[in-house]
Amino acid sequence: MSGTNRRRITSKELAKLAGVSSATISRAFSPDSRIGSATRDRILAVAREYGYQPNAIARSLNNQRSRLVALVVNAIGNPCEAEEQQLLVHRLQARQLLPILLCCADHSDRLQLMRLASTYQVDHVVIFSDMVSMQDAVDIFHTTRPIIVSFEPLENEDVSNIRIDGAVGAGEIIDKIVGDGKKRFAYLSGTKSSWIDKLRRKWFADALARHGLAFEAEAFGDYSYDSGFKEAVLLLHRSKVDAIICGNDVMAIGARDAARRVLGKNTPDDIAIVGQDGIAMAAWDCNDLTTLSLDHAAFMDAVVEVIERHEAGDEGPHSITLACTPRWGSTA
Amino acid sequence: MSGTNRRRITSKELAKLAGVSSATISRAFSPDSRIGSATRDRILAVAREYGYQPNAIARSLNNQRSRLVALVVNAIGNPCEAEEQQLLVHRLQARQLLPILLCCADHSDRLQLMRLASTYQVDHVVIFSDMVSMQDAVDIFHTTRPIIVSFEPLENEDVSNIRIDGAVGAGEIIDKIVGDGKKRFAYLSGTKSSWIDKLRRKWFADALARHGLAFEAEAFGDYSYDSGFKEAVLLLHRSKVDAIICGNDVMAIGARDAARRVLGKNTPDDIAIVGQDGIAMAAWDCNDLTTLSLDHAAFMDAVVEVIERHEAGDEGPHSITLACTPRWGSTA
DNA sequence: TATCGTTGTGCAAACGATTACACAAACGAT
DNA sequence: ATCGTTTGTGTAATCGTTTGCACAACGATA
Repeated sequence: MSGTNRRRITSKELAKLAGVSSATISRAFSPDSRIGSATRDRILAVAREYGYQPNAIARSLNNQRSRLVALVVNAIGNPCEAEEQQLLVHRLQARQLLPILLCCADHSDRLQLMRLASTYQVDHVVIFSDMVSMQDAVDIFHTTRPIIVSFEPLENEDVSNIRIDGAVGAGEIIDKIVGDGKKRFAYLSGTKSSWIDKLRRKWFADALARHGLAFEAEAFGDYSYDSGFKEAVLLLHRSKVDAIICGNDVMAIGARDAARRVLGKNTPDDIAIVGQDGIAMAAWDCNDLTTLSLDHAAFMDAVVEVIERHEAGDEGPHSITLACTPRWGSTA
Repeated sequence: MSGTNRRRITSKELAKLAGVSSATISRAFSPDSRIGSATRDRILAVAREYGYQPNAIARSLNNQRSRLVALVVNAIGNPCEAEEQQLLVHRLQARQLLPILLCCADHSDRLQLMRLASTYQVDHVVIFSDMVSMQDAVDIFHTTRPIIVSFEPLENEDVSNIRIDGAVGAGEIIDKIVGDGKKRFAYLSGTKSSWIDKLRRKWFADALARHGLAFEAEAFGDYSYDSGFKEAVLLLHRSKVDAIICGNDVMAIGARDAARRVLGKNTPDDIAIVGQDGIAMAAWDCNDLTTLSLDHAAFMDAVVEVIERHEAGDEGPHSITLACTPRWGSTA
């Protein structure tokens, strides 16, 4: 309480103040350990008085459990990821687990970053980023069993993972757009190299194939509004597509703006535009995006469920798949 | 490399393998310590072979420095914060500092959360959230000297902080809007209780006063699009304002949508709408918001500069103030 | 050759908790 | 009065590093 002293008091010092041994101090802070309730109350009172809290670093060293979780993400600045991550952080906090954030975007050295985090003996690793390879993650966190979110399935590796399946939802969306008379489709990828992006594209490509259609044009962005805008302009200048499926919602908004502003084409009559993710912004009145949407809360519930199984000692690997469903807006 | 063994190798074991003592292992990983370069090379080679990395938890315990930074934020799901936070995370990572994320939004117990983080002996604390009181932060992190971002100035506390000053910029914006003939202003707050929100309101109120005007109506939201939309509807139904200053950009977009969709009023002719923050989304073609904007990169540079001074032993308190400048869009 | 830095290494004590083990006190049952 | 069990506490080892101190080996100097 007397908050001005610079150094934190240790259990040994508190022990002296309370007239007990440091072992007893420790026991006072462990819910189920043999200790007299009078002693415990006295210790907790003295601890409060001197602002004592057990040092989590020392405890982690002894326990071999840090209660830290590494969150490997592309970026938190992009709402398409941040909304999910926020939900996960809340769930972790509720379980007294603290997230360490690793942002892989830009030109940071992803491998070095993961190696650094791994030296902190994190109890769990959740990989959102599609910019790190699963093999790298497994190698670097070889004592931790990472949980991979929506990642390439490799048969020979036993890694827990949460996958998404939008085949059905993508089919419904394509049916609707084709039914509205659109015939010439383009796919605007979020990134050139990621497996998840290829998977998402395949859902739509398969659905098109059922109508005897295929993507007539392709472009690659970087999940950002600006890239969605720019690539859509180029795309619409070089080919006469009347529907664009985008890698995420933010790019879809960029593409919609580009079509409207630069080409003078409006959704859904002149051109259909579809996003993916179903972030809150997609439902804003100014966007009202048609998008292949994910139940983010259920998604993060699944992550937490796997974490809890790992904590219980059942390291799986566990695999959970969630379906994506269309959100119908006015852009397609 | 042989990534399948579950336990991490320790310096003592590596010492045996390399035929040296564990002290020498440690020295091999400390850039400037007395060690033969032949020995170091050999150790590093063996370390690579067995996948050894020094345990950061043990090191932190010994060093009394964890290289962890607590980031106390409201939410990362809201782009108005996430963009800044992303920039800070990159800057920290570049310095081998790892951020622990604490999200205060919703109903998490903020104090308990901060206490938990403080037990990890974080080297620095950066408080973005306006939902925690400065006094609480100082009490809980009494060994760490938190850095407060845009917070209430208390004379008797020595806390480093970064402030923003938008008095001039707000003046320019008000001048323009009044010049366009608007006379009846409302302020749509981001939150009822935060000091920073009151400060921002004051910049605009003072500017209005110079024109002999004052806010005719007030409303309070929660920094979200939905609250911006809902409060704007109520506001516009109960009073005839022709300009709304909003607590952040997301709320401004909500208010703009509400005016357009529910009331049929368009910006900037029927109503002027102004945001605050200057997030990327404000410049999107579909928004093109007039907003009192902050240079986020400079802002986070300032945070890092204070952190570096603290690391150098100069605990200040340091205080840096940055000016906000208007971004002119088509909404006002 | 004796002396003096310099360099490289090992020993052992921290850092601040947790916990197996030992033991004394208290208690109930015979 | 005796024994066995339970309860509460202290002692000391442990977790995996870092680092002050001691010391041996070495080359350079006089």
